[in-house]
Amino acid sequence: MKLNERHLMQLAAVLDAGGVSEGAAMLGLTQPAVSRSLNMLEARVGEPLFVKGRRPLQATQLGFQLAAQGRTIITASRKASDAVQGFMKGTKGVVRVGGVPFFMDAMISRMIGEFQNLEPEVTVQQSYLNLPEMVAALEGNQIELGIVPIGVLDLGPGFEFTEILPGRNIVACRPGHPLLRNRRLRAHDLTSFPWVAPLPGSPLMSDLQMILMSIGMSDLNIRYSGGSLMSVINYLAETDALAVLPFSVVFAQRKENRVTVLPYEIPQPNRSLGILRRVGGLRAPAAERFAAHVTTSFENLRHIIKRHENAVVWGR
Amino acid sequence: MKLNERHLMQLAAVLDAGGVSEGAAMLGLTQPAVSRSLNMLEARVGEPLFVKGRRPLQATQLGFQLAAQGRTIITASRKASDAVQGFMKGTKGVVRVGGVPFFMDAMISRMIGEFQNLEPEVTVQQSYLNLPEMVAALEGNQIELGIVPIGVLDLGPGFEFTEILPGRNIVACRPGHPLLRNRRLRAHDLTSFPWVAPLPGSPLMSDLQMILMSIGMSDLNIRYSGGSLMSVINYLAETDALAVLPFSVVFAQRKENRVTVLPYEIPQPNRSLGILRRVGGLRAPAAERFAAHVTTSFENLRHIIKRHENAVVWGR
DNA sequence: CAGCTTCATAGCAAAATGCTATACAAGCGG
DNA sequence: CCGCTTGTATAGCATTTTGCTATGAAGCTG
Repeated sequence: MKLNERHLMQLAAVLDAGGVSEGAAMLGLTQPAVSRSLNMLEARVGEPLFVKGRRPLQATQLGFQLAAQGRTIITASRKASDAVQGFMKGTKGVVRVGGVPFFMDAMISRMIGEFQNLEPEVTVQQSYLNLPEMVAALEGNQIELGIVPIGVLDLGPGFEFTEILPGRNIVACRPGHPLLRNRRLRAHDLTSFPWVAPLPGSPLMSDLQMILMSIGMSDLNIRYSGGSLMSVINYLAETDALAVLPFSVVFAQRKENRVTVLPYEIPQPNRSLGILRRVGGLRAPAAERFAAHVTTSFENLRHIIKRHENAVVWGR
Repeated sequence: MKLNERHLMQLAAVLDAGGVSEGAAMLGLTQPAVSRSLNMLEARVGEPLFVKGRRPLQATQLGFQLAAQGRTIITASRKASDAVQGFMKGTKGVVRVGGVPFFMDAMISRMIGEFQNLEPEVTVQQSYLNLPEMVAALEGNQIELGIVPIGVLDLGPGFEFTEILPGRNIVACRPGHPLLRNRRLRAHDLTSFPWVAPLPGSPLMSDLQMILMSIGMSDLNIRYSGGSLMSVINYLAETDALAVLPFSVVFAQRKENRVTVLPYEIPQPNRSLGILRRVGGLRAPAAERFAAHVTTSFENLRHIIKRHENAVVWGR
């Protein structure tokens, strides 16, 4: 007994509107069209849906039950339309963002919160990815956006990279670290403390190698590795260990005053943090909106950093 | 942006089945039909619903969202079909029963419970009505069944009355009542105790008038009136008051041992308790089932009463 | 009971839906 | 890397459904 969904909707409209004519008007149809639909539905069901010969149009119990289903169909249909409209305006839907762990934890997660204060109906699905997986995820349409530091020539065809922050690493330590008392640091000062190694596969890992070479030491004393940003900061705060971190990540934590910048010049990577996405990919207005939000947020952040550096002697 | 509900359902089926051909099969359609539907939906939406050129058919985020709505439409449609089937078999739906208060409280409410142990998907809406309102309610299709005591010629055309129990009233009192010690009761014994009057408008009220006349007294000492069955029984149990009650109602309470029958012959009304319904009315299989259940329950009750009367000296 | 409102029916045009046959494209194995 | 398999899109056609306007029929109301 397969019923016509359109008929169920019309039945619901008629019962809700209190009459065939009104129900038809509610649906933007004419009264005869709806009248016939009701007849066809009744014929298919084989039971009366209305009490005959009653002017204030009275439905039977079965009529009410079918109308209830019709109502849910109507609302489902409306929700579908809303989803489309919301998608096109970028005010509804799902945005899947992949990103390198430290930046996601330090900055992007906050920005997701800010963004959703503006667009509460956009869902964000975050995942932790480094560059190779991110490219694969973008190509496989698993994510719309990637937050990743990337070298100038690393991006292949079909990808678009929007720079949001120049790459700049620093050596981080706890605020009361002994080395902060030194007037002028030398390379061997750094090697005399334990180091935190970033997550394997992360860009910071290769940066650490580079620093190693610039210091001229073949290996550092690495006693902790693999932690997320919160783990690393907690660890740094408790020990005299050092870590290579993006400056912006440390900056974002300045209010907590648990880590600071050790004034020692290290070689900078030729990379920029940015948003990676496919150019030929599907339109995803909500993702574009989110990307725009992230971009302007970082724009503001750059100004704040500049003001901060002009105002206080920080990390130098 | 009005979307075609049928298309949404087909989208859902395709995503659930994992392919156009499988989805089409699931809906009992051919692959080209569904393929075209998807194209039409996509054209209407104006956004891709599938990632092009992927063999394990991958939907876009928007595609998933629309499919979700399609799924709810499918389930609503299925529920509607189930409602029809259940209605025809009498295993689903709503049965609205009106009845005189004391019988509903004493007997029918229990039977509703028994019935729903067999048919858990049938909802019963009970209402308290006396004969005039009941006829109106049946005519206005507010109820399917009426439980009412009725005289032989009271029913008009278009109504069907199924007798379930002959009317038989008794005088009820508490088990320890002083009158129960009397070997042979006389009319003036009865008038020396206070009486409970039934709900105004109920058949029992006219029965009480009849008894009044037979006793030859113009008025009884009525000190309590208007209570439901539970109120009346509670009142009788606490006092030496007397009340006119249907025998079956008192019998149904025999286990509680709070009221009993005073062995005094009173004039019997020319009425029977039965089920009243319209003959020309709509088919309502669930109501028919319920009526059948009530009928057989009373059938059993009659036998129980007979056995009881043969076994014990009860109220005489 | 006359008039008003509302629903049902008739007839027709247009759109949608379904089918079969066939072309096309993405994976996959040799 | 080429052909094969599998699954999807397109074409063409018949049928059904849907919508409309015009008009008849039936309840309610004063």
